[in-house]
Amino acid sequence: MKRLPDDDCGFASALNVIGGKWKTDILWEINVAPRRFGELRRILAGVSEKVLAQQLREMEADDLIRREVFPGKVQRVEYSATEFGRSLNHAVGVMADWGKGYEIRMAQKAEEQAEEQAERSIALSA
Amino acid sequence: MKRLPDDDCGFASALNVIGGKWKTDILWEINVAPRRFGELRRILAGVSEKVLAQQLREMEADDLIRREVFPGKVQRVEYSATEFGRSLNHAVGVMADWGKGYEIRMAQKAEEQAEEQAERSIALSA
DNA sequence: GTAAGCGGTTACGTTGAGGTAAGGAGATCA
DNA sequence: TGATCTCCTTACCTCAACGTAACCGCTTAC
Repeated sequence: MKRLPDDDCGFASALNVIGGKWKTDILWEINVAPRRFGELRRILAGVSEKVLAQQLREMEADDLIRREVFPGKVQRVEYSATEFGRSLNHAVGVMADWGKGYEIRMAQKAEEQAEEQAERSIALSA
Repeated sequence: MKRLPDDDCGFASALNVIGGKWKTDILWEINVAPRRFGELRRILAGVSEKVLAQQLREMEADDLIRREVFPGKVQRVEYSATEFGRSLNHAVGVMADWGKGYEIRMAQKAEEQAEEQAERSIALSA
């Protein structure tokens, strides 16, 4: 996601924070429960270690998530959502609901076009 | 904005629709009042004709805006927001509000860090 | 006749987010 | 001693969004 120049409306800022390809998924997963690095790798199938580490660090810098290193026999790092992160998750939810509506609308549109296509084929063959 | 694969949550779909660099601005302007192509060019200082035309066409295909050609002596094309477009504008507004909060928070954080820096300088020079 | 405004389109170059693959430090296991 | 697990880092590459600049048909104004 390109870091847009901050415009007057705040939306660009929000996109700068959450626009990364995996960030909404990361935030969602961490919001469900604190997650470890390797756990996230497994859950978010397809993300590379490089990008995961990178986006986690950016989200930490933006106060969306908290990184905690637990002392123990093996290295253990846990990421959890901050209150601020949860507040963003809510705003993302509103957009996601709209996205759902869009998907349904576009599916209907595609269906209608398929029907029209079918009708044209019948008219043509008659 | 890269067209992301549609995930389960709908957010990616929403981003695919509104993620273009100028689309929120376009939607906002058109929501205020119907606008002509040249008008948008002037209002959105910095957008190129190519990208403006491209994003307008994508937004039209997504039913966010309506393109109307008015017959007359000079060519006249008007873009206006659809009801669906207005509904997206609302969801964008929620994200924008969050973005505003983020900006304020980060400004405060930067201020605090500047203060700490100043204190360190004083301690060092003493 | 030519300049200028409208609403574009086209070819080409740039840039940066994300992907790939490899390495690496510290600890445990066999 | 080497293999394996964890949590990363680094160098390099790819690809699509965006920018630049030129051109287009149409019309009116000078």
